[in-house]
Amino acid sequence: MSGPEGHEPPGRKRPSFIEQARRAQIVEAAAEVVAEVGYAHTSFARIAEKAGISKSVISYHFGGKDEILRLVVTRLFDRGWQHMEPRIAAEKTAAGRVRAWIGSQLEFFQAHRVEFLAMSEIMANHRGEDGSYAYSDELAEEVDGIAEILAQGQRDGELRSFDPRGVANIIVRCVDGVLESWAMDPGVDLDQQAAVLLDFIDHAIGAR
Amino acid sequence: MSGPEGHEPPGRKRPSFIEQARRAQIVEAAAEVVAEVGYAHTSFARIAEKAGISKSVISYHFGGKDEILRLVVTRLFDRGWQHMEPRIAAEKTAAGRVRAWIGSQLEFFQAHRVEFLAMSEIMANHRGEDGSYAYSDELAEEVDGIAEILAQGQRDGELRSFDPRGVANIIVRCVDGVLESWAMDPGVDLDQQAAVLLDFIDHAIGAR
Amino acid sequence: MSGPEGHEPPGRKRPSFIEQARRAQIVEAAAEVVAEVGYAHTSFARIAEKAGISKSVISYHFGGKDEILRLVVTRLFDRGWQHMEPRIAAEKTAAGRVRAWIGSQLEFFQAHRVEFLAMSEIMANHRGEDGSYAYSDELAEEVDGIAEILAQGQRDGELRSFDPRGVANIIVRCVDGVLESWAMDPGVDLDQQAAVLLDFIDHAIGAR
Amino acid sequence: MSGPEGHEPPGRKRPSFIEQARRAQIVEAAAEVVAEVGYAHTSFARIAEKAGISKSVISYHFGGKDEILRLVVTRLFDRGWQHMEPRIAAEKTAAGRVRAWIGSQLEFFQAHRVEFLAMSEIMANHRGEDGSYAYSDELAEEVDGIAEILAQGQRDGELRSFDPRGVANIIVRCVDGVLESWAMDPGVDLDQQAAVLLDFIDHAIGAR
DNA sequence: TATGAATGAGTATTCATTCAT
DNA sequence: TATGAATGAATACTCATTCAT
Repeated sequence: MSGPEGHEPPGRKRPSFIEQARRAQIVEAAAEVVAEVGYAHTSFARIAEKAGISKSVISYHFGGKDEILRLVVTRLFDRGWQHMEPRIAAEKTAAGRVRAWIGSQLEFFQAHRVEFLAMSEIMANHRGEDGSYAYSDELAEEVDGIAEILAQGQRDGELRSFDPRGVANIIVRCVDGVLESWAMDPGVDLDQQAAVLLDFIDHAIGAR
Repeated sequence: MSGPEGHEPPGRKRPSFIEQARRAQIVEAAAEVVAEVGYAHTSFARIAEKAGISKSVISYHFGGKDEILRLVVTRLFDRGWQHMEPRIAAEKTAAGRVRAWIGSQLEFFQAHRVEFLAMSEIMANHRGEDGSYAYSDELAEEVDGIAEILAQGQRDGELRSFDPRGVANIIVRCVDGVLESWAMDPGVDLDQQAAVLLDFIDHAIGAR
Repeated sequence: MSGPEGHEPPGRKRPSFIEQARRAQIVEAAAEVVAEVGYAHTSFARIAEKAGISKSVISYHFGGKDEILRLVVTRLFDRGWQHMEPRIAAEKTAAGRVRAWIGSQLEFFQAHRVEFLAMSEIMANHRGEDGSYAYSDELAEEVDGIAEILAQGQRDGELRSFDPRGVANIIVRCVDGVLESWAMDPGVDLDQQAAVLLDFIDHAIGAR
Repeated sequence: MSGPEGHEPPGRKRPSFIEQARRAQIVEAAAEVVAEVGYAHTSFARIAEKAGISKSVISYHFGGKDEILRLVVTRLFDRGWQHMEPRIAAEKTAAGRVRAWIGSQLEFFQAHRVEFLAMSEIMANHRGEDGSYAYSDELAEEVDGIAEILAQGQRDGELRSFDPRGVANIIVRCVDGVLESWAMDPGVDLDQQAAVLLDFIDHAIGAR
């Protein structure tokens, strides 16, 4: 598939500062537009309007709509992981690390509701040209990460017996679902939901 | 349960057999198209091509794209509930009824993978003109149904103490998430995932 | 050009009673639709809906939209003339006959506002395939009729000297204009406007 | 006098020269098309063909068909008034000013036959969404203007007694009617018709 | 680098008309 | 006679993209 950055403006050596700024500005505007009007109604015209630039600037800096939206997702993902990683690493027990994983993830997205909404829309809609789903890899990585913690917890006799990958998948989907129900209706009290969710999962995995 | 049918071909008294057949054919084709190419790329042209008819036939039978897609969702929802209801009612204990709810839901959608994919896409994308999410009601109803069962289980001393609505929401999202992970990748063994999920929830709600 | 009736249902000998009734019903419905939504938005679908029949009945009885709308005009024209003729003939002086012409015309259309509106719309819009205006003949006949009266009045020394055809044209346009200003805004007091108009023309043609 | 321009191409600061030229070109082409094939058959496709551009250029420069056609009317109206105003103001007597009004109006539109035809078609057909007539205001303004002159003439004892607004309405309709009879059939000698009309009105209002 | 202008493919929808029943 | 169903052409309009400046 195309390289990690995909598209480059013609006749370029390496990304100038102004170039990077423009790209970031456009990606940010794109996220806002997606969150506001939804994936299907997101167009270059709307993104350009939101960013206060002309449509053709977008075509100049990016290879296409897909590239921009992919960046919306991956940048948020990366920043999210930066927030989560140290908090997970600080915990010693498996249950503690799972709790840290979920808690810090909820924490991070709580502070980035609009971007989370955009990310959900994009992940739900982005497909390859063959109709296959993109982002399976990102999700799989997350599932793997949690599965590993769970397996370790079982080896240590800390957690009860269950299929670690199956449960990890369930946990990932749970957290995402709770976040979505909050993102779609900000009336929801996410802190309280988080507490319920952590308790729910504690019992589910038999953390003692 | 489904709302008014909305549109009728001109000069009609009541739906003829042949018209009902056409409508069903179109709705079915629409579901397949959505599942294949995604909500954003679903168009009258593609639906017509899939159904082997001309574009204008669709406009003749339906008031608009929204009406067709809404029918994809509501018909599947209704048929799903018809499958689930007796299986839930047959159980006496709260844990049994929750298990029946989840199990029969997984069972039903396992037999309707394409339609489930389409339904997910549509529910994720359909919005009101103001950008608000449609289908919140359908989800809320499901959450309410499960919450009620959980609350009863707590009153009977069968289940441990927790916030019934919060947990019900988590359960709904869990099941949906597991279904989605299977629908997007049919390599997943749904029966095995179902067992893991039921066990997971059993422990989470403290069913004894 | 096509014969006076234009289109006939296939395999026909002479118009049955029921056939004539259907045609009249359709023409009437067409007039109402044109008056309501305007020429440009008048369609078989709307006419059929108004008449409570199916679209294809219209195609069965008429050769096309043009034929129906032509009938709306000519039928109203004919009925109008039936009303006006005896009233004009009853007058002896030229000024009296002009006054009778105008007065009875205003009178007639006052009782048929909707049809008059439709007629105006149709006459303003109907064109031949070459873009030429239809209904020039009908208007020319009216101008001729009034011009003849005016010329007679001049020969009798009853009216002052002027170009009879030019003035006749002006009069026809005047009356039509006043009717239109009333038809478009029913708040106008047509009786009062009629008095002003008759007085206006009396002075203009020097009736003594 | 003309209202807000309504639509602007995206990402624009102020109208460039080339854009103004394109807009004018399109408005001109639209007028020709309306005059040729009539309001009902005027489409973006025909306008684009006439202007030698692609359909989407029109959508780029204008918000919709209504906006273009409204401009056809208002631009001609404005230019017409620019021509008429000084000629009216130059006259001292009421009869003189009415004669100047009518004469200069005929003069102006004689030099713009195609645009006048287009304007008539558009004013006759353009309606609000509720079916109400647009352009009532423009006509009303014209009637008001003439009515005021007539009333002044009466106060000065220059004109005979009659209802000024009623007569003003008749005059406006008269002039429009005569122009239409000429525009639809260029064989008519408008100069001669103008003379007849001015004489007709002189007598009608009792100018001494 | 940036953009105003342009474009052709694509969108849903309406239209008058046809035809088997 | 009448009609429900179907159709292909036409409608206004949006889209991502290109290109000269």
